[in-house]
Amino acid sequence: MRFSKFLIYTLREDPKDAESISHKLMIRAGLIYKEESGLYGYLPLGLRVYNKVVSIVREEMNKAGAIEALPTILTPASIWKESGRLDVMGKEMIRIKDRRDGLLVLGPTHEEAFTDMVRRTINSYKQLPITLYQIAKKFRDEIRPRFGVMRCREFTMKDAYSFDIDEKGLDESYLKMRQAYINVFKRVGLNALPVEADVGSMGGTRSEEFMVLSSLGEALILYCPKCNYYANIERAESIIQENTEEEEEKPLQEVDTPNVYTIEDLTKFFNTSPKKFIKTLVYLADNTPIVVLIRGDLDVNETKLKNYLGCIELELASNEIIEKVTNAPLGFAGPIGLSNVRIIADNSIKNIKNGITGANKKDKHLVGVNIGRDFVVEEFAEIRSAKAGDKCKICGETLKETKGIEVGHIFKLGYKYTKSMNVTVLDKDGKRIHPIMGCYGIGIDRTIAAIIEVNNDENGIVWPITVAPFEAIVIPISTKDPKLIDISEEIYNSLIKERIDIAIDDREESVGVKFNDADLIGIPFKIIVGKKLLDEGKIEVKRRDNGETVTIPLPEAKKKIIELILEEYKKYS
RNA sequence: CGGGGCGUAGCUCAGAUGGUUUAGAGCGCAUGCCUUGGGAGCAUGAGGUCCCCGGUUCAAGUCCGGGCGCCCCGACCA
Repeated sequence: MRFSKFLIYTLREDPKDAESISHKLMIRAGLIYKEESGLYGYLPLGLRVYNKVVSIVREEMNKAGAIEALPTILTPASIWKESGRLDVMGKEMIRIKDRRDGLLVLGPTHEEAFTDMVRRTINSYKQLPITLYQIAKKFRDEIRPRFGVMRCREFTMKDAYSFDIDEKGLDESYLKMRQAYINVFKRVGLNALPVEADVGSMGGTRSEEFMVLSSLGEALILYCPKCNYYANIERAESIIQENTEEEEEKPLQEVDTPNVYTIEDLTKFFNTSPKKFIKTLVYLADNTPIVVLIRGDLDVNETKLKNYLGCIELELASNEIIEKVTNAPLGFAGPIGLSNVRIIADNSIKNIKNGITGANKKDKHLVGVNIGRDFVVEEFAEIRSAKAGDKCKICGETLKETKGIEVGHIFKLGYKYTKSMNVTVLDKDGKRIHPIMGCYGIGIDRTIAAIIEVNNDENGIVWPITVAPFEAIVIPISTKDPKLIDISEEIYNSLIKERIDIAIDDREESVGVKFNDADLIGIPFKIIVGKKLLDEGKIEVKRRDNGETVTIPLPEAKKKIIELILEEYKKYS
């Protein structure tokens, strides 16, 4: 590609409305432009990267035996009604009325669409297992789009859906996809770790997110440095120190605690450990108040609680509702004497002896509280957040935390969609069975942003060669010297013939501009044709990643450049 | 939806207490000359509904009211 004929739009300064490194660099290098908040278009240069990522994903999907299809992006509301997600997905889903007042949905994800495709075309167990996929646009009206292409309202996703006749089949399909994902991320130069994740509104039994560790990540991850347990905080489990003290049960007693109600203040006031407290929280689960009990030093994991309750909306109750439920202002709630409300206790309070809790009266707490004797808990559940410093549930090592960018997500979905949408095939015995599903997504745009986020320096992007917009660029030092131009053109043309993805910067610009643009854009190799070296019959190749330079005699140039490029590819295979 | 910041040329920004009538700079863009080993130099030129609407005033980019948009933090989110 000739730069003089291409669309190169580079900026010297950071755009003012970009904060993250990848966002700034994508704009500055002229990969994308912003149409509106959360809506980005790809410029020709960015599209080259995009297409390379897409190709790699497609190759690995095909290699894993998945079959590409293309359902409609505009989907009828009816299929969402069938699955029950028309309401669950809420405002995130972009809805459109057509001229006949029919409701259509711009697909935010495609479980329903693919399930419908399979329902229309697959009737026999002999056609299973099958994994279908597409690489297409998704639409989500995000509350807050951010970091450029990282979280936006229109984006490209590769989404795949597996259909199997039984769970064993699903396990195999899942593992195949999992391996394909590992391959994809390796090839695009990302170190993406599979991390145990919550299944969220997708439903299902097992799920893993592929996370690129980065401070920009929106997900908090707990991990064990010893046994490599990685889990999203929403899902992570851990071992905490239990209350083991053997104590005689003391009598229940009310204590004045004027204006003391945070756990921190209470700990000081009573001069004891936060582990002695039974924290009482009031939540609204789909608008019904519930009470949650948890040990004073721990936090409720709202994802776990939501999953346990099976509710759609969960939020902390307002002060008015707390007062209504507990008859006491915020900070003095306790389990004793509560009636007409569902109480769920985290397992952490089981062994608290002579605990302390609110008295459901202003400025009063109760001490000597004992479960069973003073109040009864009917529901115990594991709804506590694991946190850094807890012990690993597998090996006992201390857990640490880090942040990650979610670039892929794989789920064992189960029967949620095939049952709700009534998909059946006949099995060997002529009996109708529901296939079992898995689903698997890779965010293409987010993958690109993540690659930049971890591969950049003060001069710009440093692409892995597998996804770079060009593998190499020829830069003639002068735009006037006919000899330099001729040699540059010759090298350029000869490499095109060898199917190298090469560019030539034939713009009327100073070399400084060309070097800086090539660096900003992140092209792995610069082939520099300069006067002095050319007089000795040599050219120069400079690496983008570490700046190393090799000089090559002209007759060997083509062969040597191809070698360098092929060698580079090996790092990502 | 709460908190904070911002909105002037394609980009990044300057324009105090309203007042040189033609609103500026750097970069970019166009033309010419000159130059080419890390964002060169000189000259000339094009380019603006100062986010929008309303108000105050003899006079508003500047003050007041309302709205819209963008970014960040939080809440939220396959």
